[in-house]
Parts: sequence; structure tokens; C-alpha cells
Amino acid sequence: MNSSAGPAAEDPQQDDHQGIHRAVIEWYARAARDLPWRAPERTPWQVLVSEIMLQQTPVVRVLPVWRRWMQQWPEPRDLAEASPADVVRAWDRLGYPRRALRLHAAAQSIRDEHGGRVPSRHSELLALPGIGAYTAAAVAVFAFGQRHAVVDTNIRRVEARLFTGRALPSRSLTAAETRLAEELLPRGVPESVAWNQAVMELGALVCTARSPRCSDCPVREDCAWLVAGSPPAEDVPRGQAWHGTDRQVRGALMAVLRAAEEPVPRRLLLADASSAEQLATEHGAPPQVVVDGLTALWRLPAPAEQRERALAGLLADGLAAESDGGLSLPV
DNA sequence: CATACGTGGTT
DNA sequence: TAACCAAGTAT
Repeated sequence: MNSSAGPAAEDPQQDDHQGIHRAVIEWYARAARDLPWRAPERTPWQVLVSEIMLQQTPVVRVLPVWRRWMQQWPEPRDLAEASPADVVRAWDRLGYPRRALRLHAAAQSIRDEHGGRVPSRHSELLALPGIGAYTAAAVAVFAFGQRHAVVDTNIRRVEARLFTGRALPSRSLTAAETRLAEELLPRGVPESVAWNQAVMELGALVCTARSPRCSDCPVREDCAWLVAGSPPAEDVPRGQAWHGTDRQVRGALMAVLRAAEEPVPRRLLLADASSAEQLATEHGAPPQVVVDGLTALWRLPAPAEQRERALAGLLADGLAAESDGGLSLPV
């Protein structure tokens, strides 16, 4: 309320935000989803795995994969001992399969350099493969209860609207946003953890990108964007190209490799619609290796050069490996 | 700072 | 239907 000089004068903003802190945290207690990685008995490893899986991936798609994953590899050591092929298969179609490889490498680092326990320091987490600023903070906060500013896409959007009055945050994370998130963090450790979790959930459930449910928002009275009349976003979001891209070809190649139980001959993997037909004609019979997704791969309107390039990328990333009979997931 | 990197549901 | 979007990271 007041910002007179005193012990707390170093962050005069804090008093002004207490009402917002209280309202959002109270809303969370009432409206939060019941997710397994939030259960009281959750382990740091469970939290870490969930955070990696949730990178750019919706909760509903992560849930079933996470459950299987934690049953199969309940501790970092368990995953560390698995083969990359098994890890990539278990990742299923979560997308960005390089995350699976990095999580595997992180598990090995945890085993080799941290005694098999997920490290709790932000700096140590940050040093693990596949873990950046967001995930390091998220694990430190949600698994270890520390006080750090978590800055994900949800929190960026909520804070952009609530305090900056903009419909959407900028394309990339700015220093100003990080500073704002840090300034908004409640003083007390438990409160800061609750705040991070609550704002993220608010962004996921109410303050959504497309059609925000402002009538359900606990801080709609304080929202700079709403007060300004909900002006539209300024810059047009660049679309994520897909059709005809290398990424699409990589995805189709990965689908085949995941389904294959044996190495897939290179010519089979790199065939296009016409050459596949030619192969069948010449051999007078369907290919010996029947693999799910091969037909879809052949049907892609991608030139041979692009298929070669996509496969080379997979090999370079360690998502595919060459063997006697052809290509397979890395053993 | 921009770009590559999967996948599938929603609008 | 095409475009948008989802708890980012690495280069």
C-alpha cells in the first residue's frame, strides 16, 4: 500500500503487487489442474522429465507418455542405461525427438557427475543437455522449492497483458521481461513458488493466446491490456512452415525408423512415389521390409536431394544410425 | 537476434 | 483449409 522508506524500500513495487499475488495464488488453489508431476510425492526426476516433455508440447499429449516413461525408467540411472533406440521409441510422437536424446544424455550426466541424483542448483541444472534457462528455473522451483523467476510463454503472456498492456509478448524473450518477472516475484520463498506456478497455470487456462477467458480472470480489474480495451497484437506472428520442409521429411523418416524392427534399406527409405513403384515393378513383389509409415514417406512431394539432406541431418543429430542392412534408430 | 527443430489439435 | 499454437533449446 505505502512505499515509505524502510527495510523493504529496495523493492517499492512489492507492496503494490500483493493484492495481485494473493488473487492469483488463491485462484490457483481453486482452479489448478491435478497433474501427476504436481503430486506431493513427486520426485525431482519426475519433474525434470515432465519439464523436458512439456517444452513446446501440450499437457494432454505428454500425460500418457510421461506415465509410461516413469514406470519404465523411475530413476535417472534407469534411463542412463537404456539404449538411445529404446529412448527414442518411448518418446513416441511427442515431437522434437532430439529432446529424448538430450534427456538420455542428461540422465547419464546425472549418474556420472551427480551421484544419480538430480542436482538442485540452477547453475548445475543449466549445464545439463537439453536444459535451458526456463527448465533449469522450473526444476529448481517446482522440484526443489527455490526462489527463482520462471519465465515461460504463459508467464510472459500474462505479464505482458497485466503490466505492459500488450496483447502478446515479443517474439523472443527480452531482458526487460526477465527483469519484470524477477521484480514481480514475492519476497517469501513459498510465496514465490506458488506465484510462479499460479501465473503459469493462469496463462495456460485463462489468459490464453487465442481467446482469453477474461471473465474468469482473478485479476481482470488490474489488467492493463483489458483496461486499454484489449488492443490486438502489434506484430504478425510468423507462421511455422511445414509442408514441403525438411522438417516434414525428417518427421516422416523418424516415423519409419521408430516403427521398424530391423534396419531399413537406404533405397527404400529414400524412395519417392515413382521410384517406389518402380522398385515394386522390378522386383515383382512388395518390399521385403514392410514398415509403417513408409508409404506416407514415399508420398511426400520432396525431391531426392531433400530426402538425402533430411536423412543426413538425422544422422548428424544422432537420431539415426547406419548399420549393415540400412538405417535404424541409434543403438 | 533469427532460425531449425515435430506433432497434432483447434480455429 | 491454412494458419496458429503448445511449460524451449541450441546454434
